[in-house]
Amino acid sequence: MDKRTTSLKRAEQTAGGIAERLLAWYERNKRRLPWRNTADPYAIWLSEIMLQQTQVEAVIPHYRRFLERFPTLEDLARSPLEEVLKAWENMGYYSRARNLHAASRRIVDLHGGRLPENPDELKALPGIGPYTSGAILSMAFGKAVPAVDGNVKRVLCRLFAVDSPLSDGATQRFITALAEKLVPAERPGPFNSALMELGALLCRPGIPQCPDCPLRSNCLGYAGNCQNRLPVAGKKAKRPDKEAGAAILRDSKGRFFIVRRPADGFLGGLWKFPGGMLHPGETVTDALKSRCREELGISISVKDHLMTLQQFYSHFRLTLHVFSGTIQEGGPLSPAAGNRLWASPADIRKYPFSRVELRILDALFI
DNA sequence: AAGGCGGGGGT
DNA sequence: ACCCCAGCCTT
Repeated sequence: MDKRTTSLKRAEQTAGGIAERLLAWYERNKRRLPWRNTADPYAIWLSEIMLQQTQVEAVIPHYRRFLERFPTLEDLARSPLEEVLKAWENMGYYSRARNLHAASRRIVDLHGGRLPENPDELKALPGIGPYTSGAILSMAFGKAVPAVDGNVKRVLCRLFAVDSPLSDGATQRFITALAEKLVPAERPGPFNSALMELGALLCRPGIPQCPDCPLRSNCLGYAGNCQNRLPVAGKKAKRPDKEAGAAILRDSKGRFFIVRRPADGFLGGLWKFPGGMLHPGETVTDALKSRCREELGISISVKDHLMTLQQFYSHFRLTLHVFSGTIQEGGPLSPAAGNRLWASPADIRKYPFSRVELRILDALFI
């Protein structure tokens, strides 16, 4: 019998005891989090989308504000995307907001305004993958299915001494199979939360706090003293440096010329100041004039250097040179007026921006 | 299977 | 500097 089959059998045999001790630990040690006080599937869904690749502490204030602004799924579905993006401002991964909004409309149109309770229909909704589907099914609907996130992967790699690379698809499938063996028929939602909570509080990356762990007696990683080296990570991608320019163009009334980014690209749907990436060998001034002409059909003159900002993204590092300037010719509002406008200082913060544009506004005291 | 997709915190 | 974070989607 191969190693993984043995582990699956072991998981099946120890599942009952693991669930019992883990749930007992959870009830004594769990954090009070706002989404743990609700049974509303919409609120649970929202929390799970916000929690994707985002730390709990960062989510809490956004979650509260979002539910205040969009208390029900119907409220969300009938609101314009622009307002949803504004509520998502500074949270990153804005496709989550676009998908959440699109999914809410699909749920109203196809599912009578209620989240479907079947896995295939859930995963067919934009933004809901294997993890989020499992989380909603177990936490909102009481189904005995696993919810395997980064915490659970780490915990199970240690608990069963899985030493194959986590980046490998076969490893992920194996871990999901282990989780399926462990999830109990009773209280599957709290069990999944407990497994994640254990990963967040004790079984953390680096050096886990094994002396306090309720599952220490079951842990093959602890038994083999290899828990600190698990899970085995995959390869890391390096982040290139990129350089860009942004032009602050104001009219005689002091209004700012702003442009909406394409809906499906980087920071899609958010507004920005005109400009763009520098081509190799290009000066900032040349780049600003060229990008404005290419993308907007306007001719600008570039004046003063205002600031240079660095912004870190997941896959590159940006240096952004910000200059003032003026529009020389070309009616900026004539074509494609829906994606460009003059915004007064009083109104400009009503539009959704990404972090780097908000930093510019802060620096200009707008 | 790999890379795009934000922003922030911890060490 | 590098790691990670209640992942998903596209290619």
